[in-house]
Amino acid sequence: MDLTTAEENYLKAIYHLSEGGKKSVSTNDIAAEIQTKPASVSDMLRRLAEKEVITYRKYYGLQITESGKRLALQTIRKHRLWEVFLVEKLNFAWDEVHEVAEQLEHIQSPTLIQRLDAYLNYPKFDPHGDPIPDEFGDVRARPRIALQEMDIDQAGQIVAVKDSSAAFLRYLDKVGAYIGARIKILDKVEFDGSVEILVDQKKTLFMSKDVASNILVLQS
Amino acid sequence: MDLTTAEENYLKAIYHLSEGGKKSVSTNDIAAEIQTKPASVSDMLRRLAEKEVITYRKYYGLQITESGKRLALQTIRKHRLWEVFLVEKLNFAWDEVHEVAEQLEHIQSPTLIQRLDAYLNYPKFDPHGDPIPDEFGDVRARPRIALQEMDIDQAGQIVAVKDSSAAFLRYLDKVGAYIGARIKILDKVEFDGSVEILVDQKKTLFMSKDVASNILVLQS
DNA sequence: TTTAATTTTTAGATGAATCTAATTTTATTT
DNA sequence: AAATAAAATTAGATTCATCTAAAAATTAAA
Repeated sequence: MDLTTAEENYLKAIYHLSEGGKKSVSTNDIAAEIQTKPASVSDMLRRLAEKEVITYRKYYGLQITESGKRLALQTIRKHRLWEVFLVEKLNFAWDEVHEVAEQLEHIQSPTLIQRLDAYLNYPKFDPHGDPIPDEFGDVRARPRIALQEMDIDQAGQIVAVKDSSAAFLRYLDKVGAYIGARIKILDKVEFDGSVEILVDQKKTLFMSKDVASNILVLQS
Repeated sequence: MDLTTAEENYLKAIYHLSEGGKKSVSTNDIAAEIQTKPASVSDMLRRLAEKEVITYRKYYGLQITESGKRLALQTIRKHRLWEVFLVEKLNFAWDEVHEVAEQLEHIQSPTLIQRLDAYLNYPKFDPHGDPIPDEFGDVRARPRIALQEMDIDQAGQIVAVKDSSAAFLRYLDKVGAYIGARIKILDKVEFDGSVEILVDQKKTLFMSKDVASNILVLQS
């Protein structure tokens, strides 16, 4: 089953937003992610549900289906392979590649991607350190580490929590340490095991040992 | 001024059809070239005329403008550079590249094309022997030779005629030696200077010396 | 628990790009 | 030159993707 370019973009955004175990994704989130109006999103969600790449209940959000996940991963695979190509072969800087890869990812040709992959020597990570799914959609899992165990100056992305109680999640949300946030360890206090981290390159945050040991980070 | 993908495709088709000095291009020709209906072509011609990449008089055909030519050549440049990439770097066979290049040619990024060009070492011809326009739209002219002067086994493409009388053109059309046809010299008769050629890899044709010396071929 | 605020969806329009069917214009024959 | 054939255009629909403005549903607050 084939998706249009717009559908691929929505599905990719949905996949990214629902990464890290978020139960459901909001219309507004999607609109913000792909720079469009909520009304357009509602419309597209109906179409995506018809194609069965998401399940969708009006006013209650959506979930990506298995087949949707597979398709999203294919697009992500293409995007990241092209990024490797642009950086390694065409000497683009790692922060100049996004826009172009955003276009290249929609080229339809399985052969092309296979051969590009081979040409690049089957890279496992893109220039930003994000993993490249293989042709079956499998991603090489990188070990996730408790935030509390990271060393000073190490960076990563919050991908999960051990304790997923409502109270804990509410706390995380409040301080801005949401799932998906990019963080960096600024300091660690030996005495009580608390840590100081930088969130999204702008906000510093203190965290007790208890909290920090409940947050799982994908190192980059 | 920016063209949509569809507009680029139409303009490229028009450019190709009006190559070789054909005064004007018909709606039906364009429809056949890009596999669509004449009604859709009429519609698009109006839009292209609005954007001033062609001049267009209803029922009387169109002519591509200078700015149209420039844009068409940019698209052709991109198409042919990608073909070189696919064949030389990704090991595609020369007859497998068209479809994919047809998609890649619409990627918008001047930087990308500049760097691709450099990476491929500024090739002057694509895998089919067609010249690659430079970034200003200039094409390295290859000498055109009279068909009658070619040697056995040489191949090329009919690009022009010396005598463009209606009678002569009608004759060419009748035997299938149209402008744009790919030909190859199969045999030459010393006695009267006549030649036997293969047209489009399927049809053999005999030609008198008089005819052959009026046909100009771009060798490949 | 009403009221207010926010989020989400629908209704109605618009612009590309396409199609079929009908009409108009040009070209060709008799 | 009138009749016929061929080519080109318009009219009217359709699909995709988007928008604004209005309505409906859900969530938060007084």
